[in-house]
Amino acid sequence: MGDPVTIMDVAKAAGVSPATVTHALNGKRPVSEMTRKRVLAAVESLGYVPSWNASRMKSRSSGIIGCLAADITETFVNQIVRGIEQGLSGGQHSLFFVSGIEFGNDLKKAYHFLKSHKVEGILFCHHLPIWKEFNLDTQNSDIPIVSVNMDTPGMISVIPDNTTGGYQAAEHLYGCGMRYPAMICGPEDRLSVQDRLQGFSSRVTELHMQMPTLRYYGGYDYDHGFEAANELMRDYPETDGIFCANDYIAAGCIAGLQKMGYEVPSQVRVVGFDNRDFSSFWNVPITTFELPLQEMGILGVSILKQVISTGSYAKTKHVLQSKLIPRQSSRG
Amino acid sequence: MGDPVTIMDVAKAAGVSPATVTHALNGKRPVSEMTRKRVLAAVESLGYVPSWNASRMKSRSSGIIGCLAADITETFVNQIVRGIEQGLSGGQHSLFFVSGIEFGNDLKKAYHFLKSHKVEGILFCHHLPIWKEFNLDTQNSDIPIVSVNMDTPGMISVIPDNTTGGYQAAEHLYGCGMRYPAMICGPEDRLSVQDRLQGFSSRVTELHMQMPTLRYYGGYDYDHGFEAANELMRDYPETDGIFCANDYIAAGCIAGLQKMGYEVPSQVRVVGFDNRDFSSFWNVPITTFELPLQEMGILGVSILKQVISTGSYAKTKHVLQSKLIPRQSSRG
DNA sequence: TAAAGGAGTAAAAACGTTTTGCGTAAATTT
DNA sequence: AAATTTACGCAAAACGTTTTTACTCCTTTA
Repeated sequence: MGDPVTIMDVAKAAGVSPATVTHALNGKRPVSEMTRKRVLAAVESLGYVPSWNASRMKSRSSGIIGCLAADITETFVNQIVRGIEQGLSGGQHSLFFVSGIEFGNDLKKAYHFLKSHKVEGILFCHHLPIWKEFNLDTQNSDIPIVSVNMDTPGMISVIPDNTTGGYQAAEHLYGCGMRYPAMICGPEDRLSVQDRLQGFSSRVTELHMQMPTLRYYGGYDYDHGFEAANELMRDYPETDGIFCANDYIAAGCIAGLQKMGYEVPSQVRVVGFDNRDFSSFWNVPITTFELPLQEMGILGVSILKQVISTGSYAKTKHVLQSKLIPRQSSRG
Repeated sequence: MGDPVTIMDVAKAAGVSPATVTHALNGKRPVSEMTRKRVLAAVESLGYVPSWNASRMKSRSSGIIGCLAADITETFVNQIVRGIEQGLSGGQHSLFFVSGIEFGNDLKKAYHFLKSHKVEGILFCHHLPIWKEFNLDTQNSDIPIVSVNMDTPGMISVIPDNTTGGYQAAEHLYGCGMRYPAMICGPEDRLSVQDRLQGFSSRVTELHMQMPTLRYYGGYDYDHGFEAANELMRDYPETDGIFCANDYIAAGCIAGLQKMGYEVPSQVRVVGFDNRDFSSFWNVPITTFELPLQEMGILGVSILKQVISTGSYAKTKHVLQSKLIPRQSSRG
């Protein structure tokens, strides 16, 4: 309602010049204690808050870091964002967050939006290569970009080690005495699925085990796990250890096995991925892997800050380990 | 790296004045087709993006709406934010999002931050009355505020109808033939819990049923549901319908009942709240209520926009109904 | 005691846009 | 053919800060 209070109003009220108000507030030049007090009193009583726009006109740095993210309701996104907030807290930068970026077109708009706000760096947080659709030459982008969660060529990337997760899953099942492993995959086009599969099958081979050639691709959901478990046990009844691409699939898989009369874990052991909330209290608590999502956010910020301040950063791929959380579904 | 491209650079490259560049881009004044093309070409080749700060110096309106939210990893927060994004998409406003606001102190900092950015309105998205801690006189705030999710005195509020949810839960259980209802509550200090309880017990009374005086307050989690179910059935073995304050509790409750030898739903029916992802595929799929979270976000935006443009908005409390989702846990 | 330095402040320039005022040429009307 | 409008474009002012320059006192220092 009321017209915005400017530095001039404060100056007038305190009986000083605008320059003195700035100096009193920012401390770039000495100001006498008496004057400072008068200025602060005026600021308080008028409710003056400096205009960000005006103040950022001068200094080249905006103090803003942008974040371009996929659907915020996705756990992986909001966990990473949480980490980003943590990494930023206490520092000088504030976050400009744009989510719901699902197409290259959204991305282009959002990128220009951030650029118009003079962000000093961008955190890209996605699970799809939409950056490709948007033909921005990221190499020549004058804004440093760090991709969190996805290995994006040409960008510094912070990614979870899905491969080693799969590797460890095989290792774990083998250690439990299982010799006939199988995997129920999720969507074939997801890189995370491919990595988990690759790690799993490579360790399976190393340990001289055999697994079905069928990958049981499908949704990342309960129903797929349920149905795939049925098919799998029908075709490969000797199977004694199943690695599922995520916990939804694992939950469905366990339910499917139980429905068929198998007992988990005594007859078949199941391992999931992602450590969803229900996994800990599922009717057979699910052995799973926890992704270092928050840590990825924190690290992303730290790297980005470094790039911003030094102008370059050598290592372009940072891999964080996921953590095995053993629960009853694979207990010996 | 490279120095920022300004409107002057574009003007020079296109051989026109800066004013013409603006007009070509914003269309406030007619520009000849030929000139426009030359300008756009220059913009493209130089990668010019207008400085938001500079352009917002003139026009009083920033075009930004702020959102102050609790922990973004909370489902209710990210769902509402998703709704807000939807409500904003296609419009003229962009979103400035600050989450992780957990104390009055955070709030004060964030509020000033938004104010310095000249946001035109604020969406407050929380489940705790932290606004009280922060002694801002919201009545006199020159920035319009809409509180989404919580009934905040002195603010326009958009809230889910937890009371009617509870009411309908009692109705539903009664309709299934149940006559000895009980409720397992969550944290006593949550307004949502109190509302759900109040609605439930008022309908219980209206229908001349009786319920235990004990409220079984506790965590919003599985373990609490499990343990409370045990206590409840021990003390009130005639109980045939249990309303749980949320789905985590309901899941634990069902598991507890099964462990004790009760069958769900044939012996005891269970109703939860919040429609968590696992509820649909829990070993007995859980009857629950879906909160209109996204709708709340959308409505919040729409109201805020209205307040911004008209300067006032009469109705200060908007209640959106939650929706009963009947599943097997209460099937007759 | 004169020169040098420092503290405190004001005035003015600058940041990169948009808006306003004005001028010119072309198109339309009378 | 004269008068009026319209299309187009430039120059300059304005937005609200911060930064730079400069000036005045008041201390030090030699």
